[in-house]
Amino acid sequence: MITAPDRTPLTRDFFDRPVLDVAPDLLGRVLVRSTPDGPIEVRLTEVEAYDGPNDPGSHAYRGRTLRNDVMFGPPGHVYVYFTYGMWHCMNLVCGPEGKPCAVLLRAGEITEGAELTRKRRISARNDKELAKGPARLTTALDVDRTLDGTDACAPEGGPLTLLTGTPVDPDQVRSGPRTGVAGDGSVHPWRFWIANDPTVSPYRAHAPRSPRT
DNA sequence: CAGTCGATTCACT
DNA sequence: GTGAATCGACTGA
Repeated sequence: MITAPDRTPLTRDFFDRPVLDVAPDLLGRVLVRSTPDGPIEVRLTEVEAYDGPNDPGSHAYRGRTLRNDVMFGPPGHVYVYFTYGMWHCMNLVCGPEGKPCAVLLRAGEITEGAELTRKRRISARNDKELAKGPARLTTALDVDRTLDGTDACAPEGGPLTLLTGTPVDPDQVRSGPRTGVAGDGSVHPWRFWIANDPTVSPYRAHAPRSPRT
């Protein structure tokens, strides 16, 4: 017996908790992205926690800047950043206002609007790859810096809404080192994913760029 | 103000 | 498995 996902938006209080509590609790939740062409929905299968001021891997480790400003604001809002000269990644701000914690959305299963995402994800060889990776997820959902600061607790119909969805049984949650994080940041097992889910991205250690000539 | 590099992805061998 | 793509933000002088 399959229960339909709960379409109630998550509340501010959901995000106003320690980031390591929120991160695994986000698995199985459904993010709705409203676009002019129609809604796109993704069921989250992989996330990573970034623990603000205490975390060398976090963008907020060295304090507040123009880029990471949203992380210092109220929970439940979206922090979007641009990286590698061509990609965007999106986070959900957690914890009390002023404490810059966030959860990176790393991968998910497109459950609605797949035909819309395929136009942007040309290189995807199958639907499992549509949102298999943090920049693939934002590409599929057409998310960029213009959505930085968007409230994900807003009612469905706005640009972004995070629905209650179907929470994952704790037995099905796995954790391990974060992907692509340099130095001391990689020691923490703060990456969380759903066991055996085919849309979870492969682990990769941090790789320094090759020297330019 | 110039140098460095990234919470990545893709094409190619 | 390896290397290129590509540019804005951050760092340190």
